[in-house]
Amino acid sequence: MNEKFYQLPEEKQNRILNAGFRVFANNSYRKSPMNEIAAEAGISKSLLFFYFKNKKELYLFLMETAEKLTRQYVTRAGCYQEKDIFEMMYKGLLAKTEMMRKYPDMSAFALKAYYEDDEEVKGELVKIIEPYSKLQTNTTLPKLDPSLFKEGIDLKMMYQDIYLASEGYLYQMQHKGPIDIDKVVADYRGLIDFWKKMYLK
Amino acid sequence: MNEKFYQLPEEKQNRILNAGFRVFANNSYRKSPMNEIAAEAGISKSLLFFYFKNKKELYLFLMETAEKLTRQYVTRAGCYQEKDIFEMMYKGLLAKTEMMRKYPDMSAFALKAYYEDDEEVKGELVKIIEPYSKLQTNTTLPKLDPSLFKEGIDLKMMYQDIYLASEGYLYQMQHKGPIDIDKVVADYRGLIDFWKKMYLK
DNA sequence: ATGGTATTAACCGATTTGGTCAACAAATCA
DNA sequence: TGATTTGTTGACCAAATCGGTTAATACCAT
Repeated sequence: MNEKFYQLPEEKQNRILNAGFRVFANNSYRKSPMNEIAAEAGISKSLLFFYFKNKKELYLFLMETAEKLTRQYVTRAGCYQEKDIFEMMYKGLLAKTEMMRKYPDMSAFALKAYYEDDEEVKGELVKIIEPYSKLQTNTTLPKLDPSLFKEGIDLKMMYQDIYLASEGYLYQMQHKGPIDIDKVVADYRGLIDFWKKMYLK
Repeated sequence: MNEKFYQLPEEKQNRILNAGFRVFANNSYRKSPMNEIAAEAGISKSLLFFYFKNKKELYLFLMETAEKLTRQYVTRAGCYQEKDIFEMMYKGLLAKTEMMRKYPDMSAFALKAYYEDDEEVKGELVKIIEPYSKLQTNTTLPKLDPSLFKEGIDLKMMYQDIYLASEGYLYQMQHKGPIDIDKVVADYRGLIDFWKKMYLK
């Protein structure tokens, strides 16, 4: 399965991946035309059907790829080994920005896929998404050592604060047009340092 | 213009508005079918064409309505008279949640419209959007009296913190399925109080 | 019944869709 | 060089979808 696609040079693979991510991220499954994806990737529709036998297979393949790549980036970032919660958040955002550099619409695609309910793909989609959604564990409050933080601080609130602000950052990056990623990361680093000064002992 | 629509009972008007917001929020202008909007509103396509002479007019009408309603909610919330920045943010979010209660997809629609570039509507769209985008002034740092805050605090960073977290809140509300709005507001209130304790003198 | 009004089903031509296939181009090999 | 495989495409098709129209309904007060 998909041998023909994997034999392509990496640059061409990525062009096709990103074209698929983009079109499926902007439209529902049913309203994402194959010819649009092909045009975006700079190839003909026929060739796209040569690599993937039909639309459904391409879509599910993209979802599998998104899941694999995300897992890869997250583990490589090593944010789960990190003890310092602030550095953990920083590494997490760093991983996501690196991902967005190479696959700009992948996370938007994954989010849209999460709510896709077209009968043609729904069944097989959930099987792929299930492990994917477990990667976003940041919602649950990690164990924190109170002795490290300022006296009397509400750790749950503090975590909610930094978690939400990080979400807001990513949201801005995705929806507020093309921006200088390096500047965004630097800004976020500033925010991290601000938090450390305010919240740590 | 649109006399026929305004003569409808309010409940039916809102059903049509929300159907339009929803479909245009989930698809691009060109890929938002009139029959889908009609079905969502519980009326026939013919009737929709009876109220609005064509798709373009409906779309622009929705954008105008979104602009009017947003301005209405924002001013009525009175967040610009508020001196306390934390209470100002709170009132702002309160206004937006009230809006989402009545028009669940309106802000998503407005955001999508902001990036719509279809030639058929682009020209007239920008004229409506321009005043709309000025409503979101929260991005610029307001003047803050340093004597009110804890010593040595970086006010710019603090504002970025609370602004981003608020964005994150709204992001979650829009994308994380149907949720208990009252609970979300209560959570946010808790966060506001946390900030006041941490940042204010 | 009558007249007016709100509402729709049925329809139309144009466009788009997923998918196929024969032909063309380019590299590979003899 | 010519033959053969491999990569790639334009042209095509049947089916579905689209925006929009219209003639016929259902409804309702007189």
